[in-house]
Amino acid sequence: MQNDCRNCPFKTKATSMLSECSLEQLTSNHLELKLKKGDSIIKQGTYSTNVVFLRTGLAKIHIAGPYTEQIVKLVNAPSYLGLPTTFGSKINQYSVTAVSDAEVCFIDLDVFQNILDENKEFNREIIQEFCKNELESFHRCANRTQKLIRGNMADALLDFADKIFKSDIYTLPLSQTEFANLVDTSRESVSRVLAEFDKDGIINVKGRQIEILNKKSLQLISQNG
Amino acid sequence: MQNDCRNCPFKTKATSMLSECSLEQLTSNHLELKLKKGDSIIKQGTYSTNVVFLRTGLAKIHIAGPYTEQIVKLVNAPSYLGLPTTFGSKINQYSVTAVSDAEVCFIDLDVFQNILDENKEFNREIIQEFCKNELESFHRCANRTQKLIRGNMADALLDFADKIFKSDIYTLPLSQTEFANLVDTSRESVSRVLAEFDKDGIINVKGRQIEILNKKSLQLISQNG
DNA sequence: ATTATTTTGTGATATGCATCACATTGTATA
DNA sequence: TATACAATGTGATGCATATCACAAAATAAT
Repeated sequence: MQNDCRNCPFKTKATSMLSECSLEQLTSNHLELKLKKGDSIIKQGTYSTNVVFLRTGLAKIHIAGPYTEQIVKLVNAPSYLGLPTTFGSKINQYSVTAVSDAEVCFIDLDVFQNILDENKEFNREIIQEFCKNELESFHRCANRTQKLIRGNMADALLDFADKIFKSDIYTLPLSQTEFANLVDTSRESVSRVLAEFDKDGIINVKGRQIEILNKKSLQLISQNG
Repeated sequence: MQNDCRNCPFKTKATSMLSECSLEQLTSNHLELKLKKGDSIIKQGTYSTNVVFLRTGLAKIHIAGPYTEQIVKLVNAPSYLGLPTTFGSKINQYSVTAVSDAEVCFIDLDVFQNILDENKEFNREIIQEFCKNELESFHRCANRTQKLIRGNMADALLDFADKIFKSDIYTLPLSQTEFANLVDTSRESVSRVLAEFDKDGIINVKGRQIEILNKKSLQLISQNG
């Protein structure tokens, strides 16, 4: 399935800056796939020379920790996946899995590198992206360790609303076990805190449906641990 | 103090790939400074349009957490500092402080951007660096949260030996309070675990002097939490 | 040298949260 | 529709480690 990248409605800011020539190159050198929730996109430990463009959907980046698999972060479309692992080594250093149904494009690393070389603006945008990610990881580092569970959960709930779903009503794309893993807690604590927030009227929980009722409170909890 | 970058003995792999032209540009557009231990290099919250090249010495990246200042990571020369914060926003999003005496070069962002644009190899190396950092942050994320204090301390001690000082005997460049902050613990725990490792003959502690006596043990502790 | 200040050592106590154990509900599968 | 399996709710218990409270060194300042 070789759609024309020039007409792709899911271009990132970076991609929209590509030259006609590079877009053509991209068009003829990418493999487009439709994935279902739970499908693996990148698998830690396997060989790969592809960068992945997440056209639509939501994915989780996870990595084998000393004991258990740890979810590092969620990424939503449109976004490039696997740059760190593909540029760094040919063996994938982490896994990426679709958390919702998703569409992805596999792009050969050499093609991607070439496009990076030939498009200054694109290159700049990608570097910007790296910078943003590094900053984010710094903040996560400081927050995760200093805050108590309630604070981190509040954070995560706000992130879902503001960054992922852009709505205060959404369906959690993760089981409580996964959620716990993402915010560095136990499954039981997630259940308890969710119930607590619900009881306090801060959110409304119906199964995996979350509605944020009192954002101010949530932000306060996020700030004060 | 405008040394000629062409003859700089502290070039990174990336910098050694610059064109004559770019090296000249760098030479005439950088400010070189000698810093003492404790001196601030980048200050969170202040305005800045400079990238910093750490020529010699050791620096800590730290960031204001919800409660206390958190050390995110240590960086040793030669290395570029402040890319994420300078590219991302004009206001610094974190601080960098010299942990030992150090030499740094301040490079104007526009000059740096221009050099990135004009030197493919340099650009690639910088991107590689970003990738490495992101991977590292993923691993840190998984390790820090899953391991117990002994494991994280073992990790840190090994890192000092292998990555920073390249020797199994070294002087801790941080107070126990700072060390604690780096490995997400309390000062008291650092003191206790250090004493414990010493008692078990794994390391030898004399003030801030550390000698690793049994690396195998340390690695085992690092692995098994 | 003497005082002041920071850094470190070490016990006792408090606490947040993981873990365990099991009930309950929800959701696939036959 | 019944059955199996996964996901969730919830109390009781234990544990790692933070916090508190000082004492003792070590460093810096006078």
